[in-house]
Amino acid sequence: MTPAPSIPRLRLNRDRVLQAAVELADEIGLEALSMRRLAEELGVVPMALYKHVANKEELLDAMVEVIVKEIDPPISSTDWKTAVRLRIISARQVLMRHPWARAVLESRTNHTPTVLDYMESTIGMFLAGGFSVDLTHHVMHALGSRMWGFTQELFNQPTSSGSAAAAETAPDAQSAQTLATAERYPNIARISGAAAHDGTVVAHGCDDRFEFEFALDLLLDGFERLHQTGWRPPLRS
Amino acid sequence: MTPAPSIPRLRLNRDRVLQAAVELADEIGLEALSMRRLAEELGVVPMALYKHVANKEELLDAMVEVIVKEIDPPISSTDWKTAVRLRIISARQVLMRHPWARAVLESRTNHTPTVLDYMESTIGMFLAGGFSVDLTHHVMHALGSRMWGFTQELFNQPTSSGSAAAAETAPDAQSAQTLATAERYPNIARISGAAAHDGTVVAHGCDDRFEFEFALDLLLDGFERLHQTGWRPPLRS
DNA sequence: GGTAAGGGTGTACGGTGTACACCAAGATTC
DNA sequence: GAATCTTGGTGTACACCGTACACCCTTACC
Repeated sequence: MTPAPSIPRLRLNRDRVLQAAVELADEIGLEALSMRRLAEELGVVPMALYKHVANKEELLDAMVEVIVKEIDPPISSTDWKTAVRLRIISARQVLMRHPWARAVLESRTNHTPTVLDYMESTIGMFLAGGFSVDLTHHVMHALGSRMWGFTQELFNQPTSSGSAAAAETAPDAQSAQTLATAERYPNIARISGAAAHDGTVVAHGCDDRFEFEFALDLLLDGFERLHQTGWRPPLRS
Repeated sequence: MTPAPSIPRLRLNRDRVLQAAVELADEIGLEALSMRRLAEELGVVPMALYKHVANKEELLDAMVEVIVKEIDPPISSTDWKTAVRLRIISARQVLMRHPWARAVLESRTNHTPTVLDYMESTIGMFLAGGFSVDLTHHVMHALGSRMWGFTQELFNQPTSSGSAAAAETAPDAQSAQTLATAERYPNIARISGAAAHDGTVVAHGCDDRFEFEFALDLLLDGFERLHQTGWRPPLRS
């Protein structure tokens, strides 16, 4: 019998590293996630991580892989439109659980296999719906990052971890933002619902989910219309 | 007469700092832009910059201000649709001259006055076109970052400065990307035009401008349709 | 039991943003 | 003209970052 493991600390492996990295990023945000911090969380010296990931870039890529796997697989029993819609809404839920993933996805230039799998199957849904290759091509571009369930927010919420820091930006910009009711930005004030008085959406403030689906459906309806009216690519010289 | 200025080096001021920062970011990219590098460019010690800029965050915000001012003002002599379209295309051209601005805009949580001005006047174009406040609200959300003329690219080009580094990512992902023609990603291969054989768009590879305007017009058409058919906000409980 | 391999450690280097004390020249005031 | 104040550039230093490299120590295997 080997000397009974005095400390129940299990050995590291790639999965444990990735798992811990995802959880840590969920907790403290992407900016605060450093190799040193992650190592500390795992009770290990920073350089130990490099036995399991090539470098931080590769770590981030692998973290994205982990969470993209959380997205529901496509449903094949319905029409393309609801299938795409449900899938993207699933992606949105995943990315809302892991807010840091947005920035990582946006900054990536190379895609990892799981990411490509996701795109591959999404494309397949349009093609299976009878879309031409050309139309599918443009449609994927039009979808853009909305494919991942996120969109640039007009007024981002300050990130949970960075709120203190955000509060100390130029008072000019700060007040302009919060006091958008001022005469300086009357349209923004109207839009942002500060002065709403009836029972409409604007009066409730902003329902992110509604906004997302509004835009998504607008695009999907547009795709459908183009498809049904037999859209053809413009001829190029 | 004061002792003739032996060195023609003019004093620093905020505008010179911002100007140099924008130019430097254009040249070397956002990741390579450091306070030290910028100071060096200005022939000055790093800490000198802090007499003109609060910190790097504020510098980035101010840089965005500079380039947002380059966007053409709205044209009032046409209908809302072409006015919005032209404006956004102008924004796109500006952001293509300053590619770093995309990442900065995406990461910002507070908006500076010039940014708010841009949003303010864009909103005003819809309202002037007769859009309801509610519809304008959703429309702005649907526009999202496309308001700035950019969209998440499906396959980002490697940045000019980072191409060497990008080449050394996991060979797995790398080959998956470049060899998307492989059997593993048949849909991606079709879409990305590797196997195109006729005279259509796909065969030409990807025309970024076309893709952008395709999506933009799809959205604008959708907005127009909603507006013309008298879209009303759904009632909430 | 010798040996090879895999995984955790310690140290060190060059980079980052920036706080703080200092100082030099120009403008202002008496 | 001298004393003062203000503005802006300097030098040093600190804490953090990613990570290269050499060194173990434990385990697995022949």
